[in-house]
Formats: sequence, structure tokens, C-alpha cells
Amino acid sequence: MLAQAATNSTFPVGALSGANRVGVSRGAPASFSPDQPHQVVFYDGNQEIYAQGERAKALYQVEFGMVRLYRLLADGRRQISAFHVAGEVFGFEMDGQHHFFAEAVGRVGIRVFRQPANDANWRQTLTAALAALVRAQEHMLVIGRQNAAERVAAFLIDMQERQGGDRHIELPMSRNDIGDYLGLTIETVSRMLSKLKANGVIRLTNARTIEVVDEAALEALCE
Amino acid sequence: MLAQAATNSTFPVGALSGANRVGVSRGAPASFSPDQPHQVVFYDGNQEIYAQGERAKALYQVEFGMVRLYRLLADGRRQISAFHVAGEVFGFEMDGQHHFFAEAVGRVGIRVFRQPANDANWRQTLTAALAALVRAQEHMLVIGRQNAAERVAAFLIDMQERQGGDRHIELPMSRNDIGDYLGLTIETVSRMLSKLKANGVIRLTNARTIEVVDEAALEALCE
DNA sequence: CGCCTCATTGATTCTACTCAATTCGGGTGG
DNA sequence: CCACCCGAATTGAGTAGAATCAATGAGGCG
Repeated sequence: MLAQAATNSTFPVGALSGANRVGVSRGAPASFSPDQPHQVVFYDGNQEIYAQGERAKALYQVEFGMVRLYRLLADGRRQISAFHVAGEVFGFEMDGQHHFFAEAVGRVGIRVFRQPANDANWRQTLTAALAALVRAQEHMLVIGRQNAAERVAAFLIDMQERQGGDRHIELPMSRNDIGDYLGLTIETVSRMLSKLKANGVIRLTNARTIEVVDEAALEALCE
Repeated sequence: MLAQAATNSTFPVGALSGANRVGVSRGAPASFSPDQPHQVVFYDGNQEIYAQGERAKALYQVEFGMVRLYRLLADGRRQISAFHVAGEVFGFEMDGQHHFFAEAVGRVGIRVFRQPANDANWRQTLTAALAALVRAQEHMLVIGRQNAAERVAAFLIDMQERQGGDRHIELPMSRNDIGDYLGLTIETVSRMLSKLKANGVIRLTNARTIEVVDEAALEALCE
């Protein structure tokens, strides 16, 4: 498990705000701190946080870094349903079981809340769950009805917003992850990024660092 | 709005159970009845229950019939994020606003709960929200990573389970709805159904009534 | 320095979309 | 009752877009 260390600082709210492109303010919970001693656990990149089918025993809040949630088909096809960044809560269960895999994308710090949803923290839990639900439903629109270029553009804008709106975006995840999130192959993701670059919409400092040059053009791609 | 009539019967729990194909028991709430006088409202087919951006003022539980939730892109492309059947709760809001459209598929009865989530009903609300979340995440796997045949097969199995597992399935929605749910065109949906029919997997009594002949073959398509 | 993984680019294939033409079924009115 | 009409569904032909297969390039690390 490799779970290391444990601090107990007050939760620093991630500086994540701003409305997304379809006019929904993301509503990450301002804080999430049930009255219990909780701890921060660290994971290295690609480490498993929990597995599908595993007995759920806690909720998790990202402290720093990024987490991916995904499911697999029998033949190995993978769909990443969400990336979670600082401040976001994940690990909701139904029937006491996790229905997805959760893994660290890079090194990540996770605050663990071992007590289940109860009368004291229900509101925070519900708020976090609804945020995840709205996000999931919005993502369905992207993967169900947008073409490759639009998906990549939507992804970049989403990442940009979640990193504070700066023109320089850091992509902690691989092309493979992006593909599995957008329902595309890694080649198509790469091609679309190259096209955006060729059209002067973005600049690729390196494979994992992107600068948005023409934000309007990027947004236009999202309809 | 056309909202008609109002009864006040005790809620009859829909006979909806059974694990879905990926081993998740669907967890529709056994009941949902905050201690308030609530009423059943009836809608005709294609009537709007609420609109995107509309101020949210209630939660809704399907009494009978079917409801579709969807979003639109600027150019009219539509993604249906969920169909809801008897017993299921929808209409969760964030920031006091609905983020989706809700419409009756055919004639439908809806129990309306006007009071917001509170200390008395938080558990039921959370359970319903988590059920919707798990469903949404599972549907992402279908539209993100499965081909047309697999999507249609998954849809049929899902409908079958939600109607009690009988071999005879009633599809209250149009091919257009199915397409917008699965991220396919109506022609592709039709072709896949024809292919399943040609292969002896299903029988089409009429366009809206399907009999599952070879359940194993259907499930095999879902991986 | 060389290896290994990740990313990019190219050539080709194939799935699902688009456009178009029937067909089917349900409802209406003569 | 039957003919007609209209929207929904099916079927067909051709095309476009993303997947696949394959080769090359760029970093990062021992």
C-alpha cells in the first residue's frame, strides 16, 4: 500500500473556482472536514488507491496532485470517468463496494475520512456527490456527441480552469490517460494537439506542458 | 406546464431490482418519502418537467412511466444522460439551478418533493444521488469505449433489467432518443437492431416491442 | 551512451455518419 | 371500412473521421 506519513493540518481549500464553459459553477466543496481525526496519505504515480469491488471504508479528498477513476471492460478497454484535483472528494460507494478503480496519476496527497456519511457531515458529502454527478453528466455530452477536435479542446479548457485559468497548463497524465478519458486513441489525441499547434491555437512547450495562445479559438471548438 | 391532478397515496415501491451486468446492484432507494405532504403530478409525452437553467425547487420521483434527462450543444446535438423509471429519483441541483432538461418520454406520473434535502431526509437523497452517479459513470464506459453493436446490446439488457427481467421489452422511447442516449445516429441504432434480429438474437414484434431470444449472445456483446 | 517508454507522424482500413429513398404503422376523415 | 396521410423506422449507397498498423522521434534514467 505504501501509505506514508500522516499530518493533521487544517484543510487548505484549493484555489479552484470559475464557471465552466457551459455556465455551471463547479461547486467544489469549500471544505470537507467531518469532526474526526483524519490524515493525509501519500501515493506515488500509478499507485492504486482502491480497486473496483473493494470494500469501501472511507471517503477521500485530494490534497495535491491528481487522481484518476476508471473502469475496465473484459478485454482491457478502459474508460476514465474522472480526474480529480485538489479539493475534490471521491470514493463514494454504493452497497459498501467501490465500483471503480482509483489511482494516483503522479505523486498525490489524499486526506482520508474513515467515518461514513452521517448526520454531521451529510451536507458536505451530498454536495461533493452532486458535484461529481454534474461533472459526469457533462462529460457524457463530450464523449457522446463531440468529435475528436472538440473533445480535446474541451479537455484543455477544463484542465485550464481547474488549474486556476492560467494560460500555461500542466498535464500530469499521459496521452493514454487523455485518450481513455475522452474515448479516443492516443494517436488521435496526439494528432488533434498537433493540429491545434499547427493552427496557432496552442503551443507545446513539451509533451506535458501546453500554452493556450488563442483561447477564443479553443472555446469555439466546444460549440 | 399542463400539470394535472394530484393524489396523495403512500409511495408504492417499484418492483425494480437485480444486479446489472457488471455486478452492481442498482440500489434504487427502497422508498423516498420525506415527512411532508407531497403529490403526484402527471405529464404527457414530450412535456417538459424542468429546463436547464431553471431554478430548482424540488426533487422528483418517477411513479410510473419514463423520464429523460438531457443536455444540448449550441448546434442542437443532444445527449440524453439518463432515462429514469419508476422508483428512481432525479432533479438534483447544484447552486440552486438545474443543469439539464427533464422531459416525460410517454405519459408519466411524478411524485414531487418540494422541500430541499435536510437532516431528516439526507440519507435517502444521498442514496439516490449516488445511484445516479454510479449509473452515469457506467454509461460513460458504454459511450466512450464500446462500439455500436455493444452499445445497443447494453441498452437492451439495461432496459430488460429495469423492466423486471422479462424477455419482452417495451421501449417507450423513439429511435432518436435511443441514439441520443447511446451517442449514435438513429440509422445506426436501427441497423444494429436489424442485425440482432437477422442473427436471431432478438425478435421485433413491432418497432417498440422487442423479445430477447438469445440472452447469452446479447450479454456476450457487452464483453 | 544506450535503453526504454512515451509521443508523434504516416499509410491504410473500417466503422459509423450522411444523404437519400422506401416502407411501416397509427390515426383521421370521407 | 377503406383510402390517405404523416411521422417514425428501415434500408441502401457513398463518404468522412477515427482506429489500426507501422515506423520514427524525443526524453528520462540507469
